[in-house]
Amino acid sequence: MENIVEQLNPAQREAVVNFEGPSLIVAGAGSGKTRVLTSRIAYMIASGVAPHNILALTFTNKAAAEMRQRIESMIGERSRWIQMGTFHSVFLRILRAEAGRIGYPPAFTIYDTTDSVSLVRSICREMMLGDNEKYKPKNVFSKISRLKNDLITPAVYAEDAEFAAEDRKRGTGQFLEIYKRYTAQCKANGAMDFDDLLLNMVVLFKGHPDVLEKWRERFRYILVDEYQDTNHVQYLIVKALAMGHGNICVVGDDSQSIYSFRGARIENILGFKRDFPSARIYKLEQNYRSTQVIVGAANGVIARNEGSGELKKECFSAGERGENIKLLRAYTDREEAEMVAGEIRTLGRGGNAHGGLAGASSQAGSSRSEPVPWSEIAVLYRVNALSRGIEEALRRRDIPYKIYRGHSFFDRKEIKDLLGYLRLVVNPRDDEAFKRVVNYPARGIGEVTLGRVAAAAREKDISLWEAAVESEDRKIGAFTELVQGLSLRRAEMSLYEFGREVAVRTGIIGIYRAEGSAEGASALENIEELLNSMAAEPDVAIEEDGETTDGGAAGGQAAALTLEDWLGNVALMTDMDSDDDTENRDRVTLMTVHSAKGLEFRHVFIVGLEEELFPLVRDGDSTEIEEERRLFYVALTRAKERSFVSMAGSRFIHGSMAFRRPSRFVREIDRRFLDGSVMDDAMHRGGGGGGFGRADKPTWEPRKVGTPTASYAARNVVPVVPDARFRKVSAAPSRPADGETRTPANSDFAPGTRVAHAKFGRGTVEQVEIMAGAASAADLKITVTFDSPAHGRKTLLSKFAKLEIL
DNA sequence: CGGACGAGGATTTTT
DNA sequence: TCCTCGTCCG
Repeated sequence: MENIVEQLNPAQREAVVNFEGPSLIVAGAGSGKTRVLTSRIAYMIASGVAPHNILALTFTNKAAAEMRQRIESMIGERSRWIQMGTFHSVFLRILRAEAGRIGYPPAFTIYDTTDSVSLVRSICREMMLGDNEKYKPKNVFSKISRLKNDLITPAVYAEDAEFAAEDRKRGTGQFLEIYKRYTAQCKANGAMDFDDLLLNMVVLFKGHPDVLEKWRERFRYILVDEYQDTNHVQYLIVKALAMGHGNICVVGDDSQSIYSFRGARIENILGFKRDFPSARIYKLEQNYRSTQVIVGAANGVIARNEGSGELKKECFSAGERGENIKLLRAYTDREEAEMVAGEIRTLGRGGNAHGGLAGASSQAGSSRSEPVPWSEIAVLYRVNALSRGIEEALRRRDIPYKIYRGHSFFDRKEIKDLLGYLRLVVNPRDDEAFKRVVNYPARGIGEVTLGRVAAAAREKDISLWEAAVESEDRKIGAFTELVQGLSLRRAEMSLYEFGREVAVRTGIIGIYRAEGSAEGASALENIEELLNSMAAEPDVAIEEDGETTDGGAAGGQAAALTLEDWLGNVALMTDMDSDDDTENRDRVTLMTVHSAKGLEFRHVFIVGLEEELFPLVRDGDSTEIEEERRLFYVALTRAKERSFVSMAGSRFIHGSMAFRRPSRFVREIDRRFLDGSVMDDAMHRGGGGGGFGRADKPTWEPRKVGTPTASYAARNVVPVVPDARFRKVSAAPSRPADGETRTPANSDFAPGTRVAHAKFGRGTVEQVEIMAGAASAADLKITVTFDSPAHGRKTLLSKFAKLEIL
């Protein structure tokens, strides 16, 4: 127990040891927040609290995994009984256990944003609102999402006359009806979207006090990370669970609240003391990460925000003074990128550190003449669009880099398609999954056929799947048989084998194998990665009781990961969770400031420090500016040794060149900490569109269309599985007699055949392929090189292009 | 199906 | 300017 606390400073120690009752830990950037959180949990357990009674909530899987690992290294195997994870994943477990109480099947599906938007789209179409731009599915859905996060259900919405008035004014009178249908459809499909995973917790607790009571008793100690990022529903759930025992510990930093756009409420952390008047507040003010310059500059900047009252803290650096922040001013965005790349080159110069050997020392405070590993350098920007210029400049100098973008691994088509089948197997009511895969791989089920199924479903008020099963259509029959066949085999094999079986038998793998392109290879690789995750160990079931089986390493481990659980995990996972394994290690990192939160680098470049870009605001709303300022604070405090800030006097924005004014944030950095000044430059004086320095001779050059971004070279791919299916098809193009094969002389097409086309004239057949998953041999893909150079080589489908054989 | 084409939009992102 | 999405067409 002593050893847990030993290494902590007094403030940290206080925050760790006093684990009874409500606590608010205000943790400045780099103040050892995770350490305190994990030590506190370890300390609790060492003091006799059962791991089983601890609930620890984070926002990202990454944070949860990191915490779990650190706790495990402190207390070992017992840590697995701690209920730890993201809000969504923990609540998912609870909702699975309680699904029946709120009218959901235990195997309910999770809709990601794409599913949700496409459901909204089909509802809009159904309501003949399809092409009305007041009802763009994306916007409608984001409104629905916002409402749910504020606990405004369709019923609540309907009661409020103001909402109706507002909608009428804006010409969105149908919104409520869409919202209603969306909610009803999700429920009918046995599906919850991301917001439902939170909202339904409130529904569950409100409607079933006994259930709430049960979980309250279970989670006698609750910890919440990044509390400043919680939204209203999350706040309510946490509060509901903590009421009574009051053992709630929230950790956060109001200065780093940067997610209001997705519903985060900084008031949650600011008002914690009001919610729990007996709360004790601990402030972690010593920064272990950065130099005095960086902490000092960041403090100065954030001080411009309206004070945060009780939570106000005074961060100080434990380290050396460090070098000043360097300001890089450029005339153009192109030049800015060059300057940044140049500085990076200088930092990382010196041959052998980057030769692929482990290389440069990474000890803090190492002599500055030593080359810095690329991985210790980051370029941060406010918007992703700024990455391009930086990328090009880095490429020109052969500096390796990697880019983080927001999109999810599970947004990839190949992944969604495979998941679609798996989802359908688990939950046949999932209409979105049905629609996604019913004709993929193509099996000739078109709009008409599908329309009939949909009509039947609507008429009898059953799911698409049920309607499909009843359908007489032969193609639909083939589809349902395929899925039923797969379902049957599910019990016979392990999850991993089953996944593979689905990938192969549906033909998805065949499609990508046949492609033979880099994209196809990467798709196969992604599929492989997905399948591999099916072999993982399951988490401890939420209802398992740690106390009864406690101690034995094998305790409660018999159960294998179920498909339902796996699908749940997968739906709640993102790209971020599965990166840095590869040899992509020693690279400069390019990312948005938002995604850099929580990370640290020795050297950080913050680019595009110009008004209307950073801060990026339309009007001058002070709450918005304050959030932007916090964002800048986050950016600055990522650096351990040195920060660089850069700006350009002119920049291409949406294709046209615009003059830029330096960001107010740069001026807010105390001059003592800044090398180079904004004020004394001609660049600043002119302002506006008028006189920008000597802008008569701009140094920018016309944009070249860059080579396609290829920061991640396609890796060599081992075929996922020898693909018998595709081979068979292509080797035996003649079709088994199924009564529908009266193709006009398909076999006449062969490489070398001379053909004529109505529009393109004459040509020679190069290649003939059967389309994967084709329902009939009529679907031939024919590549023809036309005699006329104007038309060149084209790929045609025999079904459509009326080719004449000469 | 998949390629071609035109319109419209273009923060920040997790789950 | 450039990328994404939806529609049209062979």
